[in-house]
Parts: sequence; C-alpha cells; structure tokens
Amino acid sequence: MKTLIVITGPTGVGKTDIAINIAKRLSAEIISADSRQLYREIPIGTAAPTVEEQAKVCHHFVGTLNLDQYYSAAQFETDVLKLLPSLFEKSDYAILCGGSMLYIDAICRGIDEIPTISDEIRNSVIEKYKNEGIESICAELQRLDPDYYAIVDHSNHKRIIHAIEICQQAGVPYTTLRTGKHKQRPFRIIKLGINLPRPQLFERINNRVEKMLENGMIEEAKQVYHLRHLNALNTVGYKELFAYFDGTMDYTTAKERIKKNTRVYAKKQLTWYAKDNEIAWLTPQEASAWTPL
RNA sequence: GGUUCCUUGGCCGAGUGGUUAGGUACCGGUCUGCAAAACCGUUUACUCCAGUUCGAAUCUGGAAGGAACCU
Repeated sequence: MKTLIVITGPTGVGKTDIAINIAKRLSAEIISADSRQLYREIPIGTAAPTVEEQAKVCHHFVGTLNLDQYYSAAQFETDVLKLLPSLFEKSDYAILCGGSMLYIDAICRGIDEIPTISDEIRNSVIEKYKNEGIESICAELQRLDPDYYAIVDHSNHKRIIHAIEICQQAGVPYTTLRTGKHKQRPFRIIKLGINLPRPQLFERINNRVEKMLENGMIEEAKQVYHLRHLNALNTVGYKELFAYFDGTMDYTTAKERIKKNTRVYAKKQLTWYAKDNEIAWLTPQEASAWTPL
C-alpha cells in the first residue's frame, strides 16, 4: 500500500527539518505544500528549504515558479497527482510537507471542478467592483446564484468576485459546481500535525524573523520591489518591508509587524487544522522519531 | 516650596451629567481555484477618597502620581 505522509502545522514550528528526517529514514521524496515557497525569487522570506537541505532529500515544488506566474490550489492538485506515481515507483512513501491549508486539502480531499476563468471575465468583474463597490457585485451575485449569495460573506469581495467569475465563465450558478464531495485517492494518507505550546511557537517565530532579516531578506525584498503589485508578493514579510522602503513605516515597526503578522498567520493555520480530525498531533520531537505502522 | 495643567480599557485616543466613540493589540472564528490571500466576532475603562445629584467618567473638595514654568 502506497502511503502519502502529510506533515503540516503552523509556520515556524520546524516542519522542514522533520520532513527531511522522516524522508531520509523512509527513502522518500518531499512534495512541498507551500503557496509561497513555490516562487524562486523569495526563498529567504518564505523560509524555503535551502540548497543544503534539498541536497539531503529531493524536494518538489520549491522555487519552481516566477513571481508573475498564476498558480492555485487546484493547479497544485493536478500537478501533484501527476507527479505522485513516479515517486511511488521509487518508494512506498511520499511526503507532503507544508503549511498552506488549502493546498493540503486540495491533495487530500480534492477541489471541485471549476472552469478556468478568462482574463476578460476576471478583469471585468474586478472593474465592476472597483467602480461600483461591493453592493453592486453583491446584487450581481444575488441575480446569478441566489443560493451561494445566501451563504457567502457579503463583506468579502474576493469570494463574491470569484463566485461571479465562475457563474459567468461556466454559464451556470456556482452552486451547481460545488459538490463538497471528498475525492478518493488511490493511496493511503496519514496526516501528522506538528505543534508546540503557543509561547514556544511564538518565540520561534520571532527568532526566525530576526534571522531572516540578518540573512539577507531585505536585499531579497529590494530585488522584487518593482513587482510588489503581484499577488505572490502579497505575503507576510514583503508587504511590511515594502512599506519600509516606501517610507511609510520605520524599520523597527516593520520588523515587529512581520513578527506579529506571522504569529497571526500561525494562529489562522491552527484554526483551520482544528477542524480536521484526521490529523494526529505531535510535538517536533515526537514527529522526528515517528515511523509509520 | 509656589503657580498652572494633566490622570480614560495592554497601548493610542474622543467624549456629553443618565442612550456603553473609534483605532490598535490580544483572544476567538469563517473558508473547496490568487489562501502567508480575503473577511467576521468577543472581551478589557473611565487613578483613589468624600461630597452635590433621582443619577457622575462627566460638577465640587481632598489625596496620590505626572508635566511645564517660577523662586
């Protein structure tokens, strides 16, 4: 029985090391499930596995995209499912390691089939939102898909816009495409969640931010500053440094903001994972020593 | 020592005699195609004591702490 071992948990808890330990022991390769480590220009601020770490175990989906390339959880699902058979030829195990909740779920449960949105439709909906405001797109969605409108957060323009796009692209209400069904996978999945008591986790996060800054994150951010409008750079760490470069935030504030926003992100991850009762929670020590039954 | 002024929740900050500003932090939550995104919610108060008043954070007196200036 082929097995996918999922290693997840809040940012900064030490997933990378643990995944490498387990992978070496099982002669497995690692699939990164991190929506930002995908981008090759920003390894420092995303704490991507280093060259040395990647030399120990083969990693996939790290530094494979340019910042201007579109990517999504659904694309990740497709790409990973295409890659997995070759990994399972070499080993009984593969490791999926990362903290992007939606990416993990896309692999473990699948994402509903939805047509790819054309640029014209996407831009037109965004324009409508910019010009006419949230009420206007809410009314539009209510007309196109009253069922989804009834359950969606009316303050969240991203969700509203996305739903309208889908309705327009598909020609049917978004609701009809939302099955909510979990797909079956042709391999076993074991989910390990790594966590620490919050004070310890937060201390690790704070220390890691200091280290990133010492290790050249500012230079890294400067080199991508001209691309700051891209979604891939709407990311904790870069947002704050860009504000510092712009002169709208002083350096100390930016640094503390990065720490705070990283802590907030970690909490958000924990909130998401709390609903997933398939996760076996372990401390970093327990996880490093973990072996499958 | 004297004169004047100040004292609001972790922090910033508005305020009228009785209908509990707001921001930020913290904490909690939502989530099926940009998710390290986007969005939502709760809690914490009027320095202390006495008085006036039906009722005071808001008025009066005193205490404590702080600020500026003067000798």
